Amino acid sequence: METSGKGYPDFVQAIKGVVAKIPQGKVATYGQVAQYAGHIGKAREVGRVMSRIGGAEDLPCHRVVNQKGTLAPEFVFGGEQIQRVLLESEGVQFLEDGRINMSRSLWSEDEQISLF
DNA sequence: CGCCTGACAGACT
DNA sequence: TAGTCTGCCAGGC
Repeated sequence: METSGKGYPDFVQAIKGVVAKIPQGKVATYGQVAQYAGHIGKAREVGRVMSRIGGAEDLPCHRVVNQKGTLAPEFVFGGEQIQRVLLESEGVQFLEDGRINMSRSLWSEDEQISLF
């Protein structure tokens, strides 16, 4: 294997590429992003990359949520309420539970090709 | 160099 | 339906 760490940087770039192409009104889970990035099973690493950029990049991290339809604690990017406002502003539907309507707003890579 | 933590996910009870 | 445990992988101490 490559003595130098070449795989991880590529992994990070792949994730940023996937997240960056999530359309408005849609959300994707960490597992999906990891899968589309070509690294299935690394959902945690996706979240780790997000926390590392902290929104410094052009990545719509508020569109990346977990399978529960919720997002990380407020200290992540400014507050869970911020996420809701941003997503609702983009057309994402929310449930009374304060969670995202996954079945409705969950993004698919194929969808951004066929629809829209 | 080893242990613990973590923006997660999926399966089991 | 909800709560609990394990698996994965990298970073921090």
